[in-house]
Amino acid sequence: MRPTEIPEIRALALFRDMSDDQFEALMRAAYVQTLPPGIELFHEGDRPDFLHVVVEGSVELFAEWSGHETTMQIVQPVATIILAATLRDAPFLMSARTLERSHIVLVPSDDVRQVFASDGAFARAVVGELAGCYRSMVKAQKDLKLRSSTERLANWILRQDGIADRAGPITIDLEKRKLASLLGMTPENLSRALNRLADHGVVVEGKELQASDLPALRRFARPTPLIDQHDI
Amino acid sequence: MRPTEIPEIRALALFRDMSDDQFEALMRAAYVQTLPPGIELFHEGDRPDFLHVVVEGSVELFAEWSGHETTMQIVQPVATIILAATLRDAPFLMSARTLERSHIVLVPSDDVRQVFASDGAFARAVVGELAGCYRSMVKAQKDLKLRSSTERLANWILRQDGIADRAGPITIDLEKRKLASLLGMTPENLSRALNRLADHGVVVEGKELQASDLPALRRFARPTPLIDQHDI
DNA sequence: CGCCGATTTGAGAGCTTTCAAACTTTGTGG
DNA sequence: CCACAAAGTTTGAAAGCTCTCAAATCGGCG
Repeated sequence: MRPTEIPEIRALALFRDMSDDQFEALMRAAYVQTLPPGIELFHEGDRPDFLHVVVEGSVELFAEWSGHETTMQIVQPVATIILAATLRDAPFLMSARTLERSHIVLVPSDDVRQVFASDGAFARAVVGELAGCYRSMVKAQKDLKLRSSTERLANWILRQDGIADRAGPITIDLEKRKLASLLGMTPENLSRALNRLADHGVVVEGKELQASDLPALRRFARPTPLIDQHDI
Repeated sequence: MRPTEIPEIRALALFRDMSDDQFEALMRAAYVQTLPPGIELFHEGDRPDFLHVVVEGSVELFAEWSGHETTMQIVQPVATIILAATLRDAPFLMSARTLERSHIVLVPSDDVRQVFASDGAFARAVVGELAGCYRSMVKAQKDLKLRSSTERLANWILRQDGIADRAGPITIDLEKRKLASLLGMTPENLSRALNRLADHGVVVEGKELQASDLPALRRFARPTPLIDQHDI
């Protein structure tokens, strides 16, 4: 475990309020893996031996059924993954693979559960984290069930613009095929959906994308905090 | 608060392991509402003043956007709803309405958060509950993104059969339009999907439904524990 | 420069929704 | 208890959306 990552992890909401002793206990057996892109960290159905913390790079959570595969979430630093499975000691419902060169901290599951059982502050922090994960998943499901694919794309673009209301160009920093899968459509359909959004001022050039008429895009996308705001 | 409901609530995994004192503190200001069908308990965007526990009847969680409405979940006794929003003191992401005459226990949110902060056993139980809610939502999303509507219906039928492998008739104990919305399709499409499943041995008569050839239905539905088993 | 994979475009098929109408069920009031 | 009204369900037809397959184009890496 390199000492440089420790403060980053300590600063996570999940670990911020626990005692130094308990944090030490968690980190004692933890270690960092540096992985190239495309490496599978675990596969759905596996048992959680470690809690994974993405410190650098990015990780795709995906699921498979009957020959199909779909991207469920892209995890970016600094965040934990599969906390729910670790705590329940239940099999993973999703698989994970690196999308780029990544640093992953592995904390033995047994240690997590033990500290969880003895440190109230940690247990409460875990609740905050889990509640957030749950609510994100509810929002994603509303997005899927209530919107057409083009509407999902339009709202995704508006979310990328972030808190700032600027109309500056944004970069699609993942493969379009992954974005398509994340949004619940095929790559071909994403390409067509981007063309349809041209009517609402969206200009695409490769991975560069610009919403030149934000009000028009908003009129089409009808974003709502109850789906699109990720910090509530 | 009628004393008859208290043991039922106490028996919930969520409240089972907490101290008597803390449980008393929670129940002191709690009260029961008996409601006819179709009553809205709260609406998305509202703030959680109470943790709701469904003691009898059933409650639909649904969401709206841009004139559409979709059923997210049907909650049946005995279970809590919107625990995540209560703990985070964040606005509801879903609305709730009774589907039949129901008894709902209302526990003031402040009390829940206060006990949560001081009772470690309760905090840990909450984590177990939330992790389960999160995993249910992941399964629902996999179901939506990886399966066609007919496949979702077939797997829903298999789940209704439950643990027993009997091929006996089952009753669709909710309106078909609600079932359609829950499965992410229109009522018309549900009707057609049921007809398509006739090829796999499904016989429908009104609300009565029988899978006369379970192996055939399973071959078509391809159920997997990582989507369809709700207790892992 | 050339290869390989990703993206785009086109055509067609398949699935889902919408709209309309007929039919069934449910619940209410006479 | 029946009749009627209201709501839910089913069926049909047509339109719209999405996916699949195939081919062409674009882009990055060795």
